[in-house]
Amino acid sequence: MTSRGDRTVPQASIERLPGYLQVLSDLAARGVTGTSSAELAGLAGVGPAQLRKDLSHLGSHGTRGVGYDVVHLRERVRAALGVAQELSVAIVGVGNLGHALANYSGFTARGFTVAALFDSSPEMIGTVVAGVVVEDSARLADELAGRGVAIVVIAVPGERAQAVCDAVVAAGVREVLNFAPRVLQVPPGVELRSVDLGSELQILAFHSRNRP
Amino acid sequence: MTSRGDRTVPQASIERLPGYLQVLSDLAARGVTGTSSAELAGLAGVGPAQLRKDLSHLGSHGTRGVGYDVVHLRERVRAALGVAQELSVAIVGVGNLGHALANYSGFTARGFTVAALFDSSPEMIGTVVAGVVVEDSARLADELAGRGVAIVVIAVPGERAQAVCDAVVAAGVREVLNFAPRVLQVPPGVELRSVDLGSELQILAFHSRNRP
DNA sequence: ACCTGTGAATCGATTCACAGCC
DNA sequence: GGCTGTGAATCGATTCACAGGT
Repeated sequence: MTSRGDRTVPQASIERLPGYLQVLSDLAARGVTGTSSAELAGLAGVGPAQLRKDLSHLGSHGTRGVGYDVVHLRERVRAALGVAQELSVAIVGVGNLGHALANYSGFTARGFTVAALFDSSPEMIGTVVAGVVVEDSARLADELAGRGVAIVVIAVPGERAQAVCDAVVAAGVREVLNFAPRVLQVPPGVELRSVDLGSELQILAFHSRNRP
Repeated sequence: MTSRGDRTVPQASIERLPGYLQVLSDLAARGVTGTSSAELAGLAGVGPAQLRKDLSHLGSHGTRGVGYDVVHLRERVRAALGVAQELSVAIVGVGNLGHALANYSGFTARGFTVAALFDSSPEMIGTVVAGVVVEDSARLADELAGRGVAIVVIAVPGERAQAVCDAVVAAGVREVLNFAPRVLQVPPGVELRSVDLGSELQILAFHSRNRP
């Protein structure tokens, strides 16, 4: 569920890069220095040809007849994903889910900084969550620009999601990750991804029902 | 990130059905009785032709020259997704995220019952979360079968995810939703979907970096 | 001898455009 | 006249298979 963005690297490849980065980091942590498309593909759960084709979009970083250098390749994938420089993220909605997301460790571990939290309920505003003071959602526009936020995560109830999304886009943010169970509309040029627990379960339910 | 399942309805279509169900429920709630592929497509953020093709996989449920009956179509999509009968879900890992998931309202609202919670930390076991007693993860195998769990949600730290997944699959569960930041391996015939916050952010970071 | 990088072939999914029906 | 349902055409992504380099 993605609005069109650039090209040169196909969208389908981009979506697999984080998985490759993960297994590369894992190999590096275990002290493995060299690997092959077959090994990487096995760990990432894809075919070797697909992995090579995906990596070829980032340039030629292996050695024919030998394989890939784990650390070098990891840096290339990291750079391609834009995770080399730190990016600031804001979370709107500090309920159950927003709270959990703010405290999510793998978050900072992967180069993202929680730069701002927003909520609209008076008893939430001003409290400190994950070391950040919760701001009033009404002040979204002012704060986002000031803190250099590149990505906004929406974790508000469905009814408010579109309004929050509109405000965020109006404030100039062009990358939005939505956890509210709604289909959101964004203008062209804004990249929207949606994660909905209910949808995921329904997709699994479909397969559960249609068994051979 | 899906292992191959059945056919007749293409995977890509299946993944859009929850979105259609959502906008249909929304229309129904607003008292709208009839609609068209153009309207539905607009609300769901896809093209009209794509929507008609997707729905055609479920059979012919519109009226030529007129459009679709909202309530009838909603029931057809619900039935196709297998959400007509209630399904039981278990959540393994009651940390920040597991906690939030257990309390997620849209959960029961969409025909899923939280039938069991598991955790391995002694101070968590025995506590009540979202009205359910947290069991010891060691007793996974016994409890899953007994409670008729169809879908398991994994919300444990990355290091433990594969072990939990193996245990769950060994217990006969064939639908797994993974929130841990790891690529998991499952045997053929098991449907695995993975949602990773870090990966989603990295994909957005890619687009952020590669702007025209 | 071996493994990468990649054009060519295949496969599947999206879009077009119109026949069929109300 | 208008909108669905669908074959045909297009587009993109995956897989094959081998040439290129170590």
